[in-house]
Amino acid sequence: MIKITLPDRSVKEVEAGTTALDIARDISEGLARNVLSARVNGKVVDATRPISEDADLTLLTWNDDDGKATMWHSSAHLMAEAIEQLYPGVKFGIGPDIENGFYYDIDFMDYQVSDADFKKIEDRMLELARQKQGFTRREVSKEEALSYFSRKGDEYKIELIDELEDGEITFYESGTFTDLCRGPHLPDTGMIKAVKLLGIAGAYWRGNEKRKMLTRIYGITFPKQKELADYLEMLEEAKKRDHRKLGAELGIFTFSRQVGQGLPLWLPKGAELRERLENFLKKVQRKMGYQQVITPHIGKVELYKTSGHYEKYGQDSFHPISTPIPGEEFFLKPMNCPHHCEIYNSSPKSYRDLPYRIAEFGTVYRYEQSGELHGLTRVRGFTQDDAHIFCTPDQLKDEFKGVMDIVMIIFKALDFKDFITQISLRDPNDKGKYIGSDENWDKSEQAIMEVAEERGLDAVVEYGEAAFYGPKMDFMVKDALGRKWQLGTIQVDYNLPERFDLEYVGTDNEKHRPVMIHRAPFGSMERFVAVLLEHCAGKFPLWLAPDQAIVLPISEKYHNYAEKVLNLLNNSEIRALIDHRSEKTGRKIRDAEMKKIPYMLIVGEKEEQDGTVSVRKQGEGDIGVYSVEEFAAMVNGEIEQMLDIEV
RNA sequence: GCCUCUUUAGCUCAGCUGGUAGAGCAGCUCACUCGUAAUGAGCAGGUCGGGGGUUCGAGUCCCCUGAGAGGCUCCA
Repeated sequence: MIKITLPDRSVKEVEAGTTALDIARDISEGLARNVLSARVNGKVVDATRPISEDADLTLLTWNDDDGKATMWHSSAHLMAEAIEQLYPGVKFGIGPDIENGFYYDIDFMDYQVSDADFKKIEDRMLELARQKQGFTRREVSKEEALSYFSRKGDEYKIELIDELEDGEITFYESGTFTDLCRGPHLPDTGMIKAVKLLGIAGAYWRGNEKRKMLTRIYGITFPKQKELADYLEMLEEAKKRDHRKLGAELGIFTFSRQVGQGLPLWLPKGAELRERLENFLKKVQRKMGYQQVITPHIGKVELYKTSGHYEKYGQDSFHPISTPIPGEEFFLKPMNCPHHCEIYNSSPKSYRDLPYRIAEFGTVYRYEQSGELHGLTRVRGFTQDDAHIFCTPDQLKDEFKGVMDIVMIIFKALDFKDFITQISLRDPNDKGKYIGSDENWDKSEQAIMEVAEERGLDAVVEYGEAAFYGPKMDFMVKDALGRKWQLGTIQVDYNLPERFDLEYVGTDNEKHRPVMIHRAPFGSMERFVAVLLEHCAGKFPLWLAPDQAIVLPISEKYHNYAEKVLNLLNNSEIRALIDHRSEKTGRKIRDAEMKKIPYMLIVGEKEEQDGTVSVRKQGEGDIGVYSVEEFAAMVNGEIEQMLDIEV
């Protein structure tokens, strides 16, 4: 007999060899029907695996992420089985579960497959699911595994097996499909009730551009039809938040074929929005001792040879600009740091000049691969809210803290709560590949960790993710469809001060090398505005909204009064406009609601008599009658509160 | 750059197996002068992304090319 401890700490005594599914059945049939897999002593395994020793057991269902993962991984096998039956002779790469569903990479050989085939595959999957095929786990020797896939002629599986140790190889069989697989899997395919194939894409075998491109099919499955419907509806909703759609609707930006791919054109509303963001940051930076600088959009090739960027960007980016002078070449700047280093170098520095903080909204150009361009989040010309801080190693920690505070101020002002903080440090096993002294690295890495700790940030630490020139901290936010985008970044740099021979005279009258911090709290204005649009679904915070209020006269008779109200609002620095159309009030309200204008001010006979406005808040409805002064004070108070920042 | 798909009016989309373009919304004009999410009528708007081919005839079929979408690889 063995002891099984359940999550509620209750203990069951069962015979050795009992399965998690048996235990579930013992508790209730209903539970047993919903068990997808089980966590036994911390490891997720098949619910049908016999348990042979005392164990902590958690039964995993659709409510557990690991349960979902089991379902989706099994669905990948189910899809493979269906595809193998429909397209005999195809070869399989890998087919894992992912955050939302699963995929399988398949070499379709001579078959031409497109999303038009999805229906057929889905139908076959459902048909196979209804057969309630079990998943049979089998331990096989490496030799046996190799011989199976050699006979089948699947070189991808053979390659995978080659890299495995004998004795750790398992096969899973379900229906007519046998796969090299670690598991775990569902008790049977009958639990898969709804299937949807979501997309088809090329994917390089093993993620290597040099190797064959396989066909990847993405899909998702659910234990209930209703859940699939909900999921598809959620995707539809997410599409409505897409910044590319909202950006066009709200007149923020556009693209032009003539101007070129990835080169956004900011429309008036977008330009004003961006200016507001820039002014906000400038104000914060001024308080924190930054100085604004301005540098040109191009620089001589020699500048980038000095910085080392030539090697990185020379070949695969915009090619140099030549001039009438033979041999003279300029580059569009892919970053601002080299220019800023030259500003540092323009006059001798003493320790008294440090920290030296220079900031610039610097527009840079990078020739991103055409397939990578994406709305405003990935473009070829963009403006970084860049700044470089040159300081002594001792000042590094305080400076880092200051930068982090700026990021937090911004996130607060824009109500960003769901962001991911990542700290990237050296690979401790390969310290040789990094530039700069061990001592300095230790110091900066420690500083970053301490600052995160002191500010109570829940950061993910990634070892080996640091740039060769220094450790960094990045801030990531998810877009409407859950894709992660990096926004703010703070990077320590030991490389450029070296390359540009930056110096300062210390208290000891000797020359020393400063440390450099690159930082961009927004990341880039383009990407930030994109993420902001998706974050607020076009409903900008009041202080940023292009139009903060719209005056809606009931009829033409009240246009004069509306003008008067508008004037008062403008005097109070509130951005407002009037809807002069001869439409019914209901229509004007609807249109203003759709345009997401935060406040609607309805004026008619009563309001004109009393010198008031009838206020309606976007998304909320009527909030009562105010004098224009009261309303202005309310709006300005609300804005002040949002921007209430302590520096 | 690679794979799959898409490309018709400012926007969202129809247009079956080839027979010389259609709707809704937006826009403009007129009427209505209106109280918290769509008043009515009329008008205008497209060399069907571009180029080439097949055909008596191409939005529709084929080839090249531009742009967009979802991925992969990049980027960080």
